[in-house]
Amino acid sequence: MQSTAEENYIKAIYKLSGGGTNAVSTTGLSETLQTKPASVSDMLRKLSAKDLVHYVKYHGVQLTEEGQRVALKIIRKHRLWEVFLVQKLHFTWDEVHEVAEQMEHVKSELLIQRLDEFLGHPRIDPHGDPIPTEAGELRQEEQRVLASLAVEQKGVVCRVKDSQPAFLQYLNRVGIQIGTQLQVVDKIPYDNSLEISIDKSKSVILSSDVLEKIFVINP
Amino acid sequence: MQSTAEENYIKAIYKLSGGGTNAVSTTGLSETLQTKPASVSDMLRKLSAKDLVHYVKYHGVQLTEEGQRVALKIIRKHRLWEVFLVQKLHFTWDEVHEVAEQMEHVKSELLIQRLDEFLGHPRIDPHGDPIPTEAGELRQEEQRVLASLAVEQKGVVCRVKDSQPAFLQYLNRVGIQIGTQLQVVDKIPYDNSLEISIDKSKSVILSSDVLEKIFVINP
DNA sequence: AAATTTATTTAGGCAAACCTAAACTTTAAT
DNA sequence: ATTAAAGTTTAGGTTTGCCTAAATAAATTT
Ligand SMILES: [Mn+2]
Ligand SMILES: [Mn+2]
Ligand SMILES: [Mn+2]
Ligand SMILES: [Mn+2]
Repeated sequence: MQSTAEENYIKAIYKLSGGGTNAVSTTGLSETLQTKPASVSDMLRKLSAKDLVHYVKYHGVQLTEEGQRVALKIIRKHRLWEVFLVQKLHFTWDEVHEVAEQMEHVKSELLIQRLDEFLGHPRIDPHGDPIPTEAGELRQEEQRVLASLAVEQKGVVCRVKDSQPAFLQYLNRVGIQIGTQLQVVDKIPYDNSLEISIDKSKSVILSSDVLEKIFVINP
Repeated sequence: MQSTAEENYIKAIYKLSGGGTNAVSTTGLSETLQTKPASVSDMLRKLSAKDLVHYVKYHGVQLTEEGQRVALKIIRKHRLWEVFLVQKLHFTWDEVHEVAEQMEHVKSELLIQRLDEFLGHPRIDPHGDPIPTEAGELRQEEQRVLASLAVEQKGVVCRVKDSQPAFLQYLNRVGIQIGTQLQVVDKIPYDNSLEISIDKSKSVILSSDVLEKIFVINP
């Protein structure tokens, strides 16, 4: 069983290594974890002794198979709690992270199974990131940029590339969120804007600028 | 802001003192917290320095006003999470405690407000214990032991005094839960057992032993 | 009232997770 | 190829929360 600190390190290594492939540097970790490089060296020695990472002094770390398994479990918990906070407790995108950062460390297999069921086995979190399965698989859904959809085609919003408040507020106003059903109604060739129907009802015209920042998966 | 360990001590002091009135002993705390008396002495010194407890060496501790406020907040969180686990995730009585013990330490005012709302502002937890209000008030409903009801009288199960798995499983089998409607059908003077109808249907005979462990409030 | 038992505290230590400062490697620049 | 700069580790220290063993206080017996 890992401590909260260990879990945070493992998750950070996973994220910085882009899924476990690349080696991660001590300073990189110290920055994302808000600690000093010396503390990171300390922890890497410990994680290495527990066979959760491959660690070569002065040359960075990588997760072991076991380390990756652990990382995916924590990420699964984090993202499921984020879905809960947004869908059930009406948190907004920007409010969930800090809380999920704490909840991801609650230890109980049953809890996560039941939470997953309660939420209807969601496949993406409120930021559009995929939720690892109970088996620890992270299947990346094929994502297409909204701009690439043809007339009549449908998609579910899964990701937004710009996180500036002004843009997020704009999306909020037109009624677009992660999970929203979209369908292309018409194409305006003049400026490549599209008329899009939102949740099968009202439709809006989105500029090609906006269309390039929104990604969808198949419904 | 208190650490998880401090919060567990404060909650234990609150519980052992029966709501903050009586002084609590070092050994008492060490037993409920599964630590050694020496560790308790240590922590009491710290809590005293933070003005969360009144501590007189060799003569026990009590919570200060501030300590009581903190205790009630933690208890509120614990019990709300228990309600969530039972009502939304279908945990049973005996499964919730360990998980709630962890969740009660998650820090977020907004989270608890929203959780309370989501659950419909429940007044008692799955063990029948009252849930402190947001203002930190604990209004106790009048409770009677099931053994004291006269023939024909009704009550709603609000509390069970024994939390051993064997006992909880027994109640499960006969169909008694927190919230269950009971009515005394008949009294058997020979051994003070009662015939009780459960949820207006089937009836069972409960021994005086069991009757002493079940509490009801007015329907 | 003294002696004994029980409860509690103090002293000294340990592990986890952090820190600063100094030493050491690696990388980049001259 | 040296030297300088940047990155990393080691050494030594702190705080938190626990421990054991020894000392001390309180309660109980005799
Ligand atoms: Mn975290
Ligand atoms: Mn997320
Ligand atoms: Mn707890
Ligand atoms: Mn409870």
